[in-house]
Amino acid sequence: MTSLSKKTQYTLRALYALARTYGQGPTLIAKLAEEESIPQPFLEAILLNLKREGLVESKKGKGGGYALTSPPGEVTLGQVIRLVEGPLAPLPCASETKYRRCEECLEDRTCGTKMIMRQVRDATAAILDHTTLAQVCDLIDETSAKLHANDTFMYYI
Amino acid sequence: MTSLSKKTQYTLRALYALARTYGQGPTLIAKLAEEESIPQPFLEAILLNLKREGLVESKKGKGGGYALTSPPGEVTLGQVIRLVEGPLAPLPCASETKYRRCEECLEDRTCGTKMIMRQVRDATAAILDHTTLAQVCDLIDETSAKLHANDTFMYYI
DNA sequence: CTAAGAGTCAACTGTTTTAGTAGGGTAATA
DNA sequence: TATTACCCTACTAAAACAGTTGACTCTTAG
Repeated sequence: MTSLSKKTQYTLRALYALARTYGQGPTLIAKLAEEESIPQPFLEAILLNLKREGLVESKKGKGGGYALTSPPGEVTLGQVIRLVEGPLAPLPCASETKYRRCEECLEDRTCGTKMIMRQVRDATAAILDHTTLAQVCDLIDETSAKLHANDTFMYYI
Repeated sequence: MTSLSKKTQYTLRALYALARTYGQGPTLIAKLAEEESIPQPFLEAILLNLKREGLVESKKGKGGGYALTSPPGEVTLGQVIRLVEGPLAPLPCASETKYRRCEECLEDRTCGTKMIMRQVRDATAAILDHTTLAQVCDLIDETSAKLHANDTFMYYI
Protein backbone atom coordinates (compact mmCIF):
# COMPACT_ATOMS: atom_id res chain seq x y z
CA MET A 1 0.00 0.00 0.00
CA THR A 2 2.99 2.33 -0.01
CA SER A 3 1.10 5.13 -1.61
CA LEU A 4 2.87 8.42 -0.97
CA SER A 5 4.88 9.20 -4.10
CA LYS A 6 8.19 11.07 -4.03
CA LYS A 7 6.35 13.95 -5.61
CA THR A 8 4.04 14.20 -2.61
CA GLN A 9 6.93 13.93 -0.18
CA TYR A 10 8.75 16.70 -2.03
CA THR A 11 5.58 18.78 -2.01
CA LEU A 12 5.14 18.41 1.72
CA ARG A 13 8.79 19.17 2.48
CA ALA A 14 8.61 22.31 0.35
CA LEU A 15 5.43 23.39 2.10
CA TYR A 16 6.90 22.84 5.58
CA ALA A 17 9.78 25.11 4.54
CA LEU A 18 7.40 27.78 3.22
CA ALA A 19 5.35 27.44 6.40
CA ARG A 20 8.40 28.31 8.50
CA THR A 21 9.04 31.52 6.59
CA TYR A 22 5.40 32.53 6.26
CA GLY A 23 5.02 36.31 6.45
CA GLN A 24 8.69 36.94 5.69
CA GLY A 25 8.41 37.38 1.94
CA PRO A 26 8.90 34.92 -0.90
CA THR A 27 11.46 32.11 -1.09
CA LEU A 28 13.44 31.29 -4.24
CA ILE A 29 12.79 27.99 -6.00
CA ALA A 30 16.54 27.50 -6.18
CA LYS A 31 16.94 27.97 -2.42
CA LEU A 32 14.07 25.60 -1.64
CA ALA A 33 15.47 22.98 -4.02
CA GLU A 34 18.92 23.27 -2.51
CA GLU A 35 17.85 23.17 1.14
CA GLU A 36 15.32 20.40 0.73
CA SER A 37 17.41 18.35 -1.74
CA ILE A 38 14.74 18.32 -4.43
CA PRO A 39 15.71 18.32 -8.16
CA GLN A 40 15.01 21.91 -9.13
CA PRO A 41 13.11 21.37 -12.41
CA PHE A 42 10.88 18.85 -10.65
CA LEU A 43 10.25 21.29 -7.82
CA GLU A 44 9.35 23.95 -10.37
CA ALA A 45 6.62 21.73 -11.78
CA ILE A 46 5.39 20.93 -8.28
CA LEU A 47 5.17 24.56 -7.18
CA LEU A 48 3.49 25.56 -10.41
CA ASN A 49 0.84 22.94 -9.77
CA LEU A 50 0.34 24.21 -6.21
CA LYS A 51 0.02 27.71 -7.59
CA ARG A 52 -2.69 26.70 -10.05
CA GLU A 53 -4.55 25.15 -7.14
CA GLY A 54 -4.24 28.37 -5.15
CA LEU A 55 -2.13 26.98 -2.33
CA VAL A 56 0.90 29.18 -3.01
CA GLU A 57 1.53 32.45 -4.80
CA SER A 58 4.54 33.54 -6.81
CA LYS A 59 6.37 36.72 -7.64
CA LYS A 60 8.61 37.15 -10.66
CA GLY A 61 11.77 39.19 -11.04
CA LYS A 62 14.29 40.29 -8.42
CA GLY A 63 13.11 39.60 -4.89
CA GLY A 64 10.66 37.09 -6.29
CA GLY A 65 9.90 33.52 -5.30
CA TYR A 66 7.12 31.50 -3.74
CA ALA A 67 5.06 31.93 -0.58
CA LEU A 68 2.06 30.25 1.04
CA THR A 69 -1.27 31.90 0.23
CA SER A 70 -2.80 31.12 3.64
CA PRO A 71 -1.34 30.87 7.15
CA PRO A 72 0.25 27.46 7.83
CA GLY A 73 -2.37 26.80 10.49
CA GLU A 74 -5.06 26.81 7.83
CA VAL A 75 -3.55 24.34 5.39
CA THR A 76 -4.18 20.65 6.12
CA LEU A 77 -2.21 17.66 4.90
CA GLY A 78 -5.49 16.27 3.60
CA GLN A 79 -5.84 19.22 1.21
CA VAL A 80 -2.28 18.89 -0.02
CA ILE A 81 -2.32 15.13 -0.49
CA ARG A 82 -5.64 15.27 -2.34
CA LEU A 83 -4.18 17.85 -4.72
CA VAL A 84 -1.14 15.76 -5.55
CA GLU A 85 -2.30 12.15 -5.16
CA GLY A 86 -6.03 12.38 -5.63
CA PRO A 87 -8.63 10.96 -3.19
CA LEU A 88 -7.52 9.61 0.19
CA ALA A 89 -9.64 6.46 -0.16
CA PRO A 90 -7.89 3.21 -1.12
CA LEU A 91 -10.57 2.71 -3.81
CA PRO A 92 -12.35 5.33 -5.95
CA CYS A 93 -15.71 3.89 -4.91
CA ALA A 94 -14.85 4.51 -1.24
CA SER A 95 -14.06 8.19 -1.75
CA GLU A 96 -16.15 10.88 -0.08
CA THR A 97 -14.87 13.82 -2.10
CA LYS A 98 -14.40 12.15 -5.51
CA TYR A 99 -16.66 9.10 -5.59
CA ARG A 100 -16.34 7.09 -8.77
CA ARG A 101 -18.19 3.84 -9.29
CA CYS A 102 -15.83 0.90 -9.12
CA GLU A 103 -15.54 -1.20 -12.30
CA GLU A 104 -14.64 -4.13 -10.12
CA CYS A 105 -17.70 -4.57 -7.93
CA LEU A 106 -20.67 -5.59 -10.05
CA GLU A 107 -23.06 -4.86 -7.19
CA ASP A 108 -21.72 -1.58 -5.85
CA ARG A 109 -24.05 -1.45 -2.86
CA THR A 110 -22.99 -4.82 -1.47
CA CYS A 111 -19.25 -4.76 -2.13
CA GLY A 112 -17.58 -5.91 1.08
CA THR A 113 -14.16 -4.58 0.23
CA LYS A 114 -15.66 -1.19 -0.47
CA MET A 115 -17.42 -1.05 2.91
CA ILE A 116 -14.19 -1.75 4.79
CA MET A 117 -12.17 0.63 2.63
CA ARG A 118 -14.71 3.30 3.43
CA GLN A 119 -13.84 2.83 7.11
CA VAL A 120 -10.15 3.12 6.26
CA ARG A 121 -10.78 6.28 4.29
CA ASP A 122 -12.73 7.82 7.16
CA ALA A 123 -9.97 7.05 9.65
CA THR A 124 -7.32 8.44 7.31
CA ALA A 125 -9.29 11.59 6.57
CA ALA A 126 -9.93 12.14 10.28
CA ILE A 127 -6.17 12.40 10.77
CA LEU A 128 -5.06 14.20 7.62
CA ASP A 129 -7.90 16.74 7.53
CA HIS A 130 -7.15 17.79 11.09
CA THR A 131 -3.40 18.09 10.79
CA THR A 132 -2.08 21.43 9.53
CA LEU A 133 1.34 22.44 8.20
CA ALA A 134 1.80 24.47 11.38
CA GLN A 135 1.14 21.44 13.56
CA VAL A 136 3.64 19.34 11.65
CA CYS A 137 6.31 22.04 11.99
CA ASP A 138 5.65 22.20 15.74
CA LEU A 139 5.83 18.42 15.98
CA ILE A 140 9.19 18.45 14.21
CA ASP A 141 10.51 21.17 16.53
CA GLU A 142 9.37 19.35 19.65
CA THR A 143 10.92 16.11 18.50
CA SER A 144 14.20 17.82 17.63
CA ALA A 145 14.24 19.52 21.01
CA LYS A 146 13.69 16.24 22.85
CA LEU A 147 16.35 14.48 20.80
CA HIS A 148 18.81 17.23 21.50
CA ALA A 149 18.01 17.18 25.20
CA ASN A 150 18.66 13.44 25.22
CA ASP A 151 21.92 13.82 23.31
CA THR A 152 23.11 16.45 25.76
CA PHE A 153 22.06 14.29 28.68
CA MET A 154 24.02 11.36 27.30
CA TYR A 155 27.27 13.25 27.59
CA TYR A 156 26.80 13.56 31.34
CA ILE A 157 26.41 9.85 32.00
CA MET B 1 -3.72 7.53 -2.76
CA THR B 2 -5.85 4.94 -4.55
CA SER B 3 -3.70 2.09 -3.47
CA LEU B 4 -5.66 -1.16 -3.73
CA SER B 5 -4.63 -2.79 -7.00
CA LYS B 6 -6.97 -4.94 -9.08
CA LYS B 7 -4.88 -7.88 -8.03
CA THR B 8 -5.72 -7.25 -4.39
CA GLN B 9 -9.39 -6.76 -5.18
CA TYR B 10 -9.43 -10.04 -7.09
CA THR B 11 -7.64 -11.73 -4.22
CA LEU B 12 -10.17 -10.51 -1.69
CA ARG B 13 -13.15 -11.48 -3.87
CA ALA B 14 -11.73 -14.96 -4.34
CA LEU B 15 -11.15 -15.32 -0.60
CA TYR B 16 -14.69 -14.19 0.26
CA ALA B 17 -15.95 -16.90 -2.10
CA LEU B 18 -13.71 -19.53 -0.50
CA ALA B 19 -14.80 -18.32 2.94
CA ARG B 20 -18.43 -19.03 2.05
CA THR B 21 -17.69 -22.63 1.09
CA TYR B 22 -15.23 -23.29 3.90
CA GLY B 23 -15.53 -26.88 5.10
CA GLN B 24 -17.35 -28.03 1.96
CA GLY B 25 -14.34 -29.24 -0.01
CA PRO B 26 -12.21 -27.53 -2.63
CA THR B 27 -13.40 -25.08 -5.30
CA LEU B 28 -12.15 -25.16 -8.91
CA ILE B 29 -10.06 -22.27 -10.18
CA ALA B 30 -12.25 -22.23 -13.27
CA LYS B 31 -15.42 -21.92 -11.19
CA LEU B 32 -13.97 -19.15 -9.02
CA ALA B 33 -12.77 -17.27 -12.10
CA GLU B 34 -16.15 -17.57 -13.77
CA GLU B 35 -18.26 -16.60 -10.77
CA GLU B 36 -16.07 -13.72 -9.66
CA SER B 37 -15.29 -12.48 -13.20
CA ILE B 38 -11.53 -12.76 -12.81
CA PRO B 39 -9.28 -13.65 -15.79
CA GLN B 40 -8.47 -17.30 -15.07
CA PRO B 41 -4.70 -17.29 -15.72
CA PHE B 42 -4.38 -14.24 -13.49
CA LEU B 43 -6.40 -15.91 -10.76
CA GLU B 44 -4.15 -18.97 -11.00
CA ALA B 45 -1.12 -16.82 -10.27
CA ILE B 46 -2.94 -15.16 -7.38
CA LEU B 47 -4.00 -18.43 -5.77
CA LEU B 48 -0.55 -19.91 -6.23
CA ASN B 49 0.90 -16.97 -4.39
CA LEU B 50 -1.63 -17.36 -1.57
CA LYS B 51 -0.74 -21.02 -1.38
CA ARG B 52 2.96 -20.29 -1.03
CA GLU B 53 2.08 -17.96 1.83
CA GLY B 54 0.03 -20.70 3.47
CA LEU B 55 -3.33 -18.96 3.26
CA VAL B 56 -4.96 -21.56 1.01
CA GLU B 57 -4.32 -25.20 0.15
CA SER B 58 -4.81 -27.00 -3.15
CA LYS B 59 -5.65 -30.47 -4.38
CA LYS B 60 -4.74 -31.74 -7.83
CA GLY B 61 -6.60 -34.10 -10.11
CA LYS B 62 -10.31 -34.85 -10.31
CA GLY B 63 -12.26 -33.39 -7.40
CA GLY B 64 -9.39 -30.97 -6.83
CA GLY B 65 -9.34 -27.21 -6.37
CA TYR B 66 -8.58 -24.63 -3.71
CA ALA B 67 -9.73 -24.17 -0.12
CA LEU B 68 -8.89 -21.88 2.79
CA THR B 69 -6.32 -23.30 5.21
CA SER B 70 -7.88 -21.66 8.28
CA PRO B 71 -11.48 -20.80 9.26
CA PRO B 72 -12.66 -17.52 7.70
CA GLY B 73 -12.95 -16.02 11.18
CA GLU B 74 -9.20 -16.33 11.63
CA VAL B 75 -8.04 -14.59 8.46
CA THR B 76 -7.83 -10.80 8.59
CA LEU B 77 -7.83 -8.35 5.70
CA GLY B 78 -4.61 -6.95 7.12
CA GLN B 79 -2.87 -10.29 6.57
CA VAL B 80 -4.16 -10.60 3.02
CA ILE B 81 -3.38 -7.05 1.97
CA ARG B 82 0.13 -7.24 3.41
CA LEU B 83 0.74 -10.41 1.40
CA VAL B 84 -0.35 -8.86 -1.87
CA GLU B 85 0.46 -5.15 -1.53
CA GLY B 86 3.17 -5.10 1.09
CA PRO B 87 3.11 -2.94 4.25
CA LEU B 88 -0.05 -1.00 5.16
CA ALA B 89 1.88 2.21 5.89
CA PRO B 90 1.86 4.97 3.26
CA LEU B 91 5.66 5.15 3.59
CA PRO B 92 8.15 2.33 4.20
CA CYS B 93 9.65 4.28 7.10
CA ALA B 94 6.23 4.38 8.79
CA SER B 95 5.75 0.63 8.67
CA GLU B 96 5.54 -1.42 11.86
CA THR B 97 5.96 -4.84 10.28
CA LYS B 98 8.46 -3.99 7.49
CA TYR B 99 10.25 -0.83 8.51
CA ARG B 100 12.67 0.42 5.90
CA ARG B 101 14.59 3.65 6.30
CA CYS B 102 13.27 6.32 3.98
CA GLU B 103 15.71 7.64 1.37
CA GLU B 104 13.77 10.85 1.37
CA CYS B 105 14.08 12.08 4.94
CA LEU B 106 17.70 12.93 5.70
CA GLU B 107 16.96 13.04 9.42
CA ASP B 108 14.74 10.01 9.92
CA ARG B 109 13.94 10.76 13.56
CA THR B 110 12.56 14.22 12.89
CA CYS B 111 10.67 13.64 9.63
CA GLY B 112 7.28 15.28 10.07
CA THR B 113 5.60 13.44 7.21
CA LYS B 114 6.74 10.16 8.67
CA MET B 115 5.27 10.93 12.09
CA ILE B 116 1.85 11.70 10.62
CA MET B 117 1.96 8.71 8.27
CA ARG B 118 2.70 6.55 11.26
CA GLN B 119 -0.62 7.70 12.74
CA VAL B 120 -2.35 6.87 9.47
CA ARG B 121 -0.78 3.44 9.43
CA ASP B 122 -1.89 2.75 12.99
CA ALA B 123 -5.46 3.76 12.24
CA THR B 124 -5.51 1.63 9.08
CA ALA B 125 -4.01 -1.38 10.82
CA ALA B 126 -6.49 -1.06 13.68
CA ILE B 127 -9.28 -1.58 11.17
CA LEU B 128 -7.76 -4.12 8.78
CA ASP B 129 -6.15 -6.31 11.44
CA HIS B 130 -9.45 -6.66 13.26
CA THR B 131 -11.64 -7.39 10.28
CA THR B 132 -11.85 -11.04 9.21
CA LEU B 133 -13.11 -12.65 6.02
CA ALA B 134 -16.06 -14.02 8.02
CA GLN B 135 -16.99 -10.52 9.20
CA VAL B 136 -16.90 -9.15 5.68
CA CYS B 137 -19.13 -11.96 4.42
CA ASP B 138 -21.59 -11.25 7.25
CA LEU B 139 -21.50 -7.54 6.45
CA ILE B 140 -22.29 -8.29 2.81
CA ASP B 141 -25.19 -10.58 3.78
CA GLU B 142 -26.65 -8.03 6.18
CA THR B 143 -26.43 -5.27 3.61
CA SER B 144 -28.04 -7.44 0.95
CA ALA B 145 -30.83 -8.39 3.33
CA LYS B 146 -31.52 -4.75 4.18
CA LEU B 147 -31.49 -3.75 0.52
CA HIS B 148 -33.90 -6.54 -0.34
CA ALA B 149 -36.17 -5.61 2.54
CA ASN B 150 -36.25 -2.04 1.30
CA ASP B 151 -36.96 -3.13 -2.26
CA THR B 152 -39.84 -5.28 -1.07
CA PHE B 153 -41.12 -2.49 1.12
CA MET B 154 -41.11 -0.12 -1.84
CA TYR B 155 -43.65 -2.22 -3.66
CA TYR B 156 -46.16 -1.72 -0.84
CA ILE B 157 -46.04 2.06 -0.85
C1' DC C 1 14.38 51.14 -21.87
C1' DT C 2 17.01 47.31 -21.34
C1' DA C 3 19.50 43.75 -18.93
C1' DA C 4 19.37 40.51 -15.42
C1' DG C 5 16.64 38.03 -12.24
C1' DA C 6 13.14 34.66 -11.59
C1' DG C 7 9.09 32.09 -12.56
C1' DT C 8 6.32 29.54 -16.78
C1' DC C 9 5.46 25.90 -19.83
C1' DA C 10 5.22 22.07 -23.32
C1' DA C 11 7.32 18.17 -24.71
C1' DC C 12 10.21 14.43 -24.28
C1' DT C 13 12.56 10.27 -21.97
C1' DG C 14 13.98 6.31 -19.13
C1' DT C 15 12.34 3.18 -15.56
C1' DT C 16 9.10 0.66 -12.85
C1' DT C 17 4.65 -1.24 -11.87
C1' DT C 18 0.38 -3.14 -13.32
C1' DA C 19 -2.37 -6.30 -15.52
C1' DG C 20 -2.39 -9.32 -17.88
C1' DT C 21 -1.27 -13.64 -21.90
C1' DA C 22 0.95 -17.87 -23.82
C1' DG C 23 2.21 -22.23 -23.53
C1' DG C 24 3.94 -26.09 -21.77
C1' DG C 25 4.93 -29.09 -17.26
C1' DT C 26 3.58 -32.01 -13.33
C1' DA C 27 0.83 -34.48 -9.96
C1' DA C 28 -3.34 -37.14 -8.56
C1' DT C 29 -7.10 -40.02 -9.29
C1' DA C 30 -10.58 -43.00 -11.59
C1' DT D 1 -2.99 -44.65 -18.49
C1' DA D 2 -5.97 -41.01 -19.71
C1' DT D 3 -7.97 -37.23 -17.88
C1' DT D 4 -8.53 -33.68 -14.70
C1' DA D 5 -6.64 -29.88 -12.64
C1' DC D 6 -3.06 -27.34 -10.51
C1' DC D 7 2.11 -25.49 -11.37
C1' DC D 8 5.49 -22.55 -13.44
C1' DT D 9 8.32 -19.53 -16.52
C1' DA D 10 8.58 -16.14 -19.68
C1' DC D 11 6.81 -12.61 -22.31
C1' DT D 12 4.24 -8.07 -23.31
C1' DA D 13 1.27 -3.79 -23.71
C1' DA D 14 -0.02 0.07 -21.30
C1' DA D 15 0.11 3.20 -17.71
C1' DA D 16 2.31 5.77 -13.92
C1' DC D 17 6.40 7.74 -11.91
C1' DA D 18 10.38 10.55 -11.78
C1' DG D 19 12.44 13.27 -13.77
C1' DT D 20 15.08 16.42 -17.97
C1' DT D 21 15.37 19.82 -21.81
C1' DG D 22 15.08 23.99 -23.69
C1' DA D 23 12.80 27.83 -25.02
C1' DC D 24 9.71 31.70 -23.15
C1' DT D 25 7.76 35.59 -20.49
C1' DC D 26 7.17 38.73 -16.94
C1' DT D 27 9.25 42.04 -13.31
C1' DT D 28 12.21 45.27 -11.42
C1' DA D 29 16.56 47.87 -10.85
C1' DG D 30 19.59 50.81 -12.96
